[in-house]
Amino acid sequence: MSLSHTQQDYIKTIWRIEDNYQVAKMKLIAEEIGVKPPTVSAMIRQLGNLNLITYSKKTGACLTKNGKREAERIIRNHRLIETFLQKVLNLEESLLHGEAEKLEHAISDRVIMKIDEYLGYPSTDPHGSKIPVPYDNPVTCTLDEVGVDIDFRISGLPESEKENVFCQQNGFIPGGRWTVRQIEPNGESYLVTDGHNYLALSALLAKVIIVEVIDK
Amino acid sequence: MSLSHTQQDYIKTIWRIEDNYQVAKMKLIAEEIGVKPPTVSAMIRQLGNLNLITYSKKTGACLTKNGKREAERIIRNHRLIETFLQKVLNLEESLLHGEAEKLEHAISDRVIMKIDEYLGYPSTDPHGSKIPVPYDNPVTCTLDEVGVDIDFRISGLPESEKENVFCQQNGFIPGGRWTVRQIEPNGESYLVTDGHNYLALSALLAKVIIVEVIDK
DNA sequence: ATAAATAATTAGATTAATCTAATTTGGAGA
DNA sequence: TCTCCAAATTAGATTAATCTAATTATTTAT
Repeated sequence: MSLSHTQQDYIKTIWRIEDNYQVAKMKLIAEEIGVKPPTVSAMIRQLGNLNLITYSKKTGACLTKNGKREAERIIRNHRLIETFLQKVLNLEESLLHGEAEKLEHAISDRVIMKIDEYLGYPSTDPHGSKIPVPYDNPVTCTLDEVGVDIDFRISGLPESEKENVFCQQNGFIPGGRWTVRQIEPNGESYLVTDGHNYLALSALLAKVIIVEVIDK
Repeated sequence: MSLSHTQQDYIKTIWRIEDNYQVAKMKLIAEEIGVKPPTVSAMIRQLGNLNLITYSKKTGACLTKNGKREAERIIRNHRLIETFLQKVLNLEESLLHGEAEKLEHAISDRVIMKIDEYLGYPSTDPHGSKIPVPYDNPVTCTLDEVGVDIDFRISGLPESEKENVFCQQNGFIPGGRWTVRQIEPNGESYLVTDGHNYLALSALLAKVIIVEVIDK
């Protein structure tokens, strides 16, 4: 389940409030986000059901471990994007925050990883704020980097028509969960399975298939 | 009025169909976007009311001049983003399209302009498709670049607290429509007005205020 | 301790984008 | 021309995120 932009905004706002040593009361959240209190009430209940926050009148909203992980992912996106827009594109200061605010929700982990790499893994953003690092690295890589007996989820397939059709026909499609069963001694062929089907992929192909490694 | 992501997707899809010398019938649009025909029916009516398309059963949906401008802005965003992700970030081929699909709606004209500049104004994307150029350049620039008697809309204000408060207090806020009335001979002071209030801005300040020039 | 003020929740409505099921429209073949 | 199939539209429902108005709960100040 992935969160809506709106849900992400609430989580992020609660994180910022907590980071600021304040208590995330309904009214404060409402002001920060720019909505009315009843809207916050409803969303707080929703986020509670998703185990992203806990709520009580005294303590206000508090992020759970999951909520914190998600919040820091978004804050990380935001700060890396701001850094990138400033350092690489020379975007005017006054636009940095607003632009990052829009892009932080639309960007994928993979692109953020690339931006981080491009920037040389900065630890702070243009305003000097610390850029959070992901709790557990959400390992996105190409299939050839996945070891034997490791589960993965398919993120991206090659553009090439021929290869793409081959993958599709074998049910090897984005979103699917598979396991690397064997790697041929020369590393030139990969045997993968989803429990039902088996598929042998060349190293050439494996190098252009993007996957996300699944925690065991 | 700016279009929702959804509306942008419909406009873009119709553009692609037309570009492909096909007729944008309800059913085809529905298949392309991945929704059911009644949904398209409703959206087509909506886009017609916005003067972005015309529709008749024989010709299907046809973009108006406005619709075409908007479509090409989005296609342009898409293709510049793909180019950027590939050339600058070395993102894997298989992810290019999907990532651009998400970012194209979230990115602003200003950032696209910066990306275009960074890439050296490419004319084609990684797949060799032509990158459309904007009809009338939507001139976004800093206030010091705006001439006398030119109307503009404020896009971004400085980050600095002091300067920001000054602007706010004088009703000089993002979204507002103003005119440059005079520029002091040394170019060190700008007189601007919104019809009621007058405001004198230093060159220092004018250089960090982002505006969008309004067509006359 | 109680009234007044403030905060939170509930109830009910709205909007955008979608769906399914049913109906209508329109062209293609006999 | 008339029938039939496909395409399109209408009708009515759903979901997410929001609002206003009214109610309930909690503080705060006297």
